[in-house]
Amino acid sequence: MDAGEVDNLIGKGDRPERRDGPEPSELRRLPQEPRRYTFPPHLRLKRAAEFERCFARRQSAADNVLIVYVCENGSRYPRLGCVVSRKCGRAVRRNRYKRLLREAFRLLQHDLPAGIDYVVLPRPGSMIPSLAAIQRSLLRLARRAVRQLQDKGWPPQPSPPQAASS
RNA sequence: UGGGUGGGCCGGACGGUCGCCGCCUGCGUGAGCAGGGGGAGGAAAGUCCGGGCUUCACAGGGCACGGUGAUGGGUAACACCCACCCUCGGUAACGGUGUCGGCGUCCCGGGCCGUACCGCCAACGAGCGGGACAGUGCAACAGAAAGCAUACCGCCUGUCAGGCCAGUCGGGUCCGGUAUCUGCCGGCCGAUACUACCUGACCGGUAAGGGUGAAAAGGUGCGGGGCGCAAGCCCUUAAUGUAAGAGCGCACCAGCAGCGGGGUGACCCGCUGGCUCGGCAAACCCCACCGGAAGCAAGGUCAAGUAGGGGACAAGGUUGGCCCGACCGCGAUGAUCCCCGGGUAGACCGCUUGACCUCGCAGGUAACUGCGGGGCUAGAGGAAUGACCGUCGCCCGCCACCGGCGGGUACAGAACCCGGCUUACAGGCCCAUCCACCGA
RNA sequence: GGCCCUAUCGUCUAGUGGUCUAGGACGUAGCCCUCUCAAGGCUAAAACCGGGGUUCGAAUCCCCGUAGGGUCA
Repeated sequence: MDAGEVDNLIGKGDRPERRDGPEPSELRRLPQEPRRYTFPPHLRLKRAAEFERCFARRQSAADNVLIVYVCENGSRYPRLGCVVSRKCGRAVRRNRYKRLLREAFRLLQHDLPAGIDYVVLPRPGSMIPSLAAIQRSLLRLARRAVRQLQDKGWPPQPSPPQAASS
């Protein structure tokens, strides 16, 4: 299982590397080609095991708007997973939360630290926060959590099998 | 025109930027890119019913269990829909009664208005089988009595027994008073057959009444006049009777039976008769009809992968409960089935052409059906259908002359698909129907 | 998504349609006892998830909704 998981991740990482291969692949050095704010499927967490690994890494940051769990994913991209429980409301309200979270991630994907999985949980409140508030909170919490992750375990390479095995 | 009720439909529009999920076309070995076109609802919800579909080595019968229930239709089928019948509720309007208040009057009556109650109750809403003889059961408290209908209290007539009060009679030798003697009055004694009263018992009649209660063998109204002491008689009448007192007599209404008529039917209408007893089956149950079960996480194919153990196999196993029947199954170091435990939760199919939508014609009061033309209208899978901005529409508040400013714009998100029901909903549009008034 | 279950004082629970004004335990409040606390005794407050219907009468019977919970590859 672990071997298949790693193969899948490496394969996914290989494919955009060829497209970005002719260009220098640093995300910060892309001003000559305009940044694209898309949200393709390889930027999403899609399996229960990926969510479990990110929770098992036990590195999070929170304020009164969001809770953000982070974990290294071994690729070159940030990835998003939304967890919106039934305490947040009924179906219309939960869809609203998820769409706002995805929109915030889509617009901030070039400003967030890459190679990280982000599992974002909204705090259930009486009012749904605006898109700007979610963007501010997501950016601040993501940078804080990734900094704590780097302070805690410096080598990011052995951590995914360690987290996956635990 | 005013008021009320019911039903149907829509449920923001346009533009720009950046995104997401399918489909088609083109390029490309591939990843992908470009273009075109599509992308939540009337309730998608609750999961309360009914089906299609899939599976269960077949699905037949009986019992059990569950559901439904006026009548006639519609439908694939319904607990749904349409039409109609019955019962109950019911506001406006109408009619009646009564208290109070007002207008008005010198005062009263009459009149008008308001208000309260009652009756009939427009549209409208709700609910439906039968058990006045198929059986069982329940009705607390109160009440004489709650189901067999009379017993009980009370009342009346009569008889018997007792009582002593009143009354009556007797005492000429009982007593006192009065008086000219007879006599009169009071007491006393006796009788009580007779009158009346009280108490108790019994036979009979019971037709006033019995405060209760949700409900007590139906409800309301009326019962004239004259003569006579009375019985009784006479007149008009539908109107008397008993020892006494109306449940008696008649009329109307409700109910029942018979006859006639209308309707496919539930049922309704008219006439006549006689005087008439229940309530609850959303208590058990009886009658008729219907129902095999599980549910797309059903089910099928492929890939990856751990760890087995126990039991059954003709006196057997399976069809979710039981029996019959049916089917499976007859050489066991093999194969099949069941139970416990462990593992995987990845890909594809099912997956959207269907009791589909729309238009026209025809049938039908309607629900709906038939025929013909046209159309394709979301298919996700940690789960798309979005975010932001601008203008306009609608609502609210403020300034308030045009207008300006600020805020809000509902209920709610497909998960195999349909037909219903129920529930939630800012606002808007349309149609139908009833009543009152006015006009033609 | 499908299929089920439950709802009674603050909590856990009883309650065959009728003396229900709903009982019990723990907890809460007050008083008594004690030098004080605990324990004990007495007293009080405190609920039928909501709305309709059947019935003379509903916590109970029927229907609809609400809120929790469970289970299925």
